[in-house]
Amino acid sequence: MSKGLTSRSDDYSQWYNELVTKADLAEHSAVRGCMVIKPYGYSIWEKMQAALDQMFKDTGHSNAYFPLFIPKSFFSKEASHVEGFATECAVVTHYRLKNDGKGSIVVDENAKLEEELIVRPTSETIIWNTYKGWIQSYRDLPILVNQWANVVRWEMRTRLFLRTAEFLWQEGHTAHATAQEAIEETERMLEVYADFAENWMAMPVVRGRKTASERFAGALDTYCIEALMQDGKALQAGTSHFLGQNFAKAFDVKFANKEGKLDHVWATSWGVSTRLIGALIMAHSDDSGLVLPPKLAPIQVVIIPVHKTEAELDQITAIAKELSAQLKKRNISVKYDSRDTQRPGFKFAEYEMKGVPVRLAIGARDLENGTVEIVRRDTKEKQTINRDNLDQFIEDLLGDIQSNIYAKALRFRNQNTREVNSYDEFKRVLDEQPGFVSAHWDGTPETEKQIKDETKATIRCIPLNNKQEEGKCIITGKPSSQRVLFARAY
RNA sequence: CGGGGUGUAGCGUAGCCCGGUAUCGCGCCACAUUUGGGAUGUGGAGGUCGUAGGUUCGAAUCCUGCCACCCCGACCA
Repeated sequence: MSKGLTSRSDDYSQWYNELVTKADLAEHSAVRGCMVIKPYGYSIWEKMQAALDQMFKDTGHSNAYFPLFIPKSFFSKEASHVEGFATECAVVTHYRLKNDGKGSIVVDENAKLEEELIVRPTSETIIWNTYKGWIQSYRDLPILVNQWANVVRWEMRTRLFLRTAEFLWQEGHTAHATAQEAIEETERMLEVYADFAENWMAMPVVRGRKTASERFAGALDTYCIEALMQDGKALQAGTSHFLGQNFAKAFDVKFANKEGKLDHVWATSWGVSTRLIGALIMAHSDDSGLVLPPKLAPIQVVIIPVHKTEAELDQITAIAKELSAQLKKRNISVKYDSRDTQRPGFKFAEYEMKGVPVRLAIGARDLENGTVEIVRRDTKEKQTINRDNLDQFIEDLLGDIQSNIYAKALRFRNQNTREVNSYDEFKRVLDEQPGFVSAHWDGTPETEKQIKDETKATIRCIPLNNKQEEGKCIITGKPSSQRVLFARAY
């Protein structure tokens, strides 16, 4: 691992890129826009998956798996859906290679597929094609299914975790007998995402709805959680869609209700992706490296011995083992790093880079005094404390770090959310004090587009439970009943 | 996909304009001394110069195609 990290103030995006590789989370692969998620990065994803998966199950969902490939014709069945994804699909046209006789492998033109297969950019179509066979009666509803999968979107410009051509995600796809029930599901899953973002990732989010032009292709309504990154840009962290009967109509999925009448099924879909790891990085990390919330940290506590003699190391190891056992009983993950190939200072820097929340150092002094040196990653505050009841102390400290980084992120967001009342002020705030900008808007796509074209700011969402107040659109001066949240976004 | 830039050892780089088989630092290996914030010394290993062609007696260097990454733009549930 090389020294140092570009500071956030010098070059935020370089800081991000360096951090991802230096913290050993991921690296570029040989394939354009596709990344290798390294073991340390993947273990964060596994932690996220475990927590989310439990939340999905607690809300009644089951996991299933659908194919990677989707017949091309499926995409043309829902008009706005194809429009949204057509320009970024990977297409399989052949099923065989052959030797060209000159030492190269070429596509066998004789092995052309009758119908091309699309590598899924999202699975609504293949799933609704399948649901048609599962649903006849209201007794078959609701269907509450989630899938953990990879998807491919041929993005023109990619960034590790934030936007990659292939990414990992989960996509929930539910089917309901009534619009009301589907809307409730959409809102329930948005709340699951918000809960996860805030209580696991320690990242405050705004719950809201997208404007018509920002909606998912094929949705009647798109709900989202929006987070604010440290550079003042917004990041869409999760979406939950009310799909109405669009996909049921496109795939002819009808059910008989209690009165024996046929109706199309109501649908939702919702997803979060490995982009959350990008969000996690940008929400909390500093110029020394990653800062992880304890609940998602693969290693919560690292113990580093500082010794001069083998005898000292033996004593420290005995203490570390006992302490590790105590912590493991409390479900705290511990790593004892007794490598003698690296010196303590190197290890301190390394675990800071990797965001381990709590670091203990035990040395000769501590052997003599019955103490340890304990350092918390979020504030880097260092103290020497007695080893009595250390496991309880650490458990409390991890809880404190979790709430402290949330509070810090919340403070940052509050300080960087500004109400403005004129377009001049809007533009000035965007340039000088990036963050969320709350302003009145006349509700038209034309005004929204003008603002986007002129300032690169988009309407991130119309916050749920928004305060209703009389106001005037900052562009047209037309009346508006509520403010919406603008920002430049990832 | 358009404009600009970059690609030389695991990482960061010099050399390129003006052609003669590659510089330095970190890291790596061995040994010794070290170990409470990224150790020091001595010795050593490691390179199809992104890739495929072309020009040339000779290419990291000049020319062309391709690939990847970075920045700007367009695009982006």
